[in-house]
Amino acid sequence: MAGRGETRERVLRTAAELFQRQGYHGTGLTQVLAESRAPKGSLYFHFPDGKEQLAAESVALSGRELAQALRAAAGEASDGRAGIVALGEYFARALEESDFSKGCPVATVALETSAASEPIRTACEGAYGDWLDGITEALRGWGVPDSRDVGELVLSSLQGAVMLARVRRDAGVIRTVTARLAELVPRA
Amino acid sequence: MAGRGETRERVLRTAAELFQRQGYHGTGLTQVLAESRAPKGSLYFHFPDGKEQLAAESVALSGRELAQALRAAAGEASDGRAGIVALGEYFARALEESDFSKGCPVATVALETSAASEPIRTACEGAYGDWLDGITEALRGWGVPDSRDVGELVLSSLQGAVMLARVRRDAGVIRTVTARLAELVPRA
DNA sequence: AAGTAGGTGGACCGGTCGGTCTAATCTGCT
DNA sequence: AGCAGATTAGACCGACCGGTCCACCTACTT
Repeated sequence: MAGRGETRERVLRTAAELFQRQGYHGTGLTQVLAESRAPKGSLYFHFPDGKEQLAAESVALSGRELAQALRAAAGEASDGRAGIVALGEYFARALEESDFSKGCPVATVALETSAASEPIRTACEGAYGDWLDGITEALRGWGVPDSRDVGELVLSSLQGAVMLARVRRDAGVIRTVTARLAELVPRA
Repeated sequence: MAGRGETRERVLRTAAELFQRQGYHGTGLTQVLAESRAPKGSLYFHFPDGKEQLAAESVALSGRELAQALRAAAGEASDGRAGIVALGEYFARALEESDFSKGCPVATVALETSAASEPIRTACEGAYGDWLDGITEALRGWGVPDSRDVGELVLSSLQGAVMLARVRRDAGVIRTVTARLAELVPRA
């Protein structure tokens, strides 16, 4: 038998990646199970509420991990301008390296389900809240006034640009947008 | 028999609305047919390539109509600041009036399918292209330099903000974001 | 060694999916 | 009137959907 909770973790990570690439309704449980080499019984043992719970936890997991990556990217930057560009570069690279299939790990599921499933909607809202907190914090550190409002602008622009980039199969928008955004922030 | 092409039109409009609310995979043909009171035979007569064609045409239709609405909203504005705010207000109201179920008519389908269906992806890209052209044109009219790049920023921010608003069930972000965006534009 | 949770393997279920097909029906033309 | 093409009507198809169920195996307890 595999280690404690090992199967649960494997299923969850597989699900998170598939949801990110194909969305909620586009991802079948059969596919999740096949790719994580787990039987159906295990799924419903670890996630009694089925697909909905799996999606909510996937979104929460992706949200936590991305928030961490964002904080790291922002932390390394010498000033605000470099920081914002680094944020964009993170998404741009992820997109390019995955042949434009790995965009925002939350957006697709969020749009599909936020009107239909309250648990998933709440998980998505939480993820975005974490990111906004991280960005706001970084902006404040860089001396940006009204950092919360500017944070909303940065988060929105980034989300929109990542979506546009996926549709166009060209990450150029992300770089254009972050370059413009960077001008809102004082130099070091 | 109904007028020429009347059934086709009815099916297409119903599909466009359902795709906007529920996404591609979340919308069944059965539902489209039931709500547009059309039999399956008609669907495959008017749309021989099935669901994929229906989605591509729905996106194109929504794109055309929204581009028109955007141009109208921008045209009425006295200056750039008012224009950008009006753009945001258009989406904010649509969201609020539909209990946050009618967001961007393209985004959900775009994210779900752009990696899997080239015809749909192309249709989405076209819709976004039209909007960008409209916004860029308006910005140029308002005397904004580098209007194309700023247009990309405006489009991205708006898209991201509309998505966030749906998830939060609160259109506040849209207004916050457009207020910030408006500052990028010279006063009348 | 026997008992018992914790976890796995997978057959099975009703329902719905997108799609096909053929018969019936309408409309305009001659 | 009667033909021809356009359109509708919906039964039907195999595949797959998410979900349930239970027999089974394994590791730890006593």
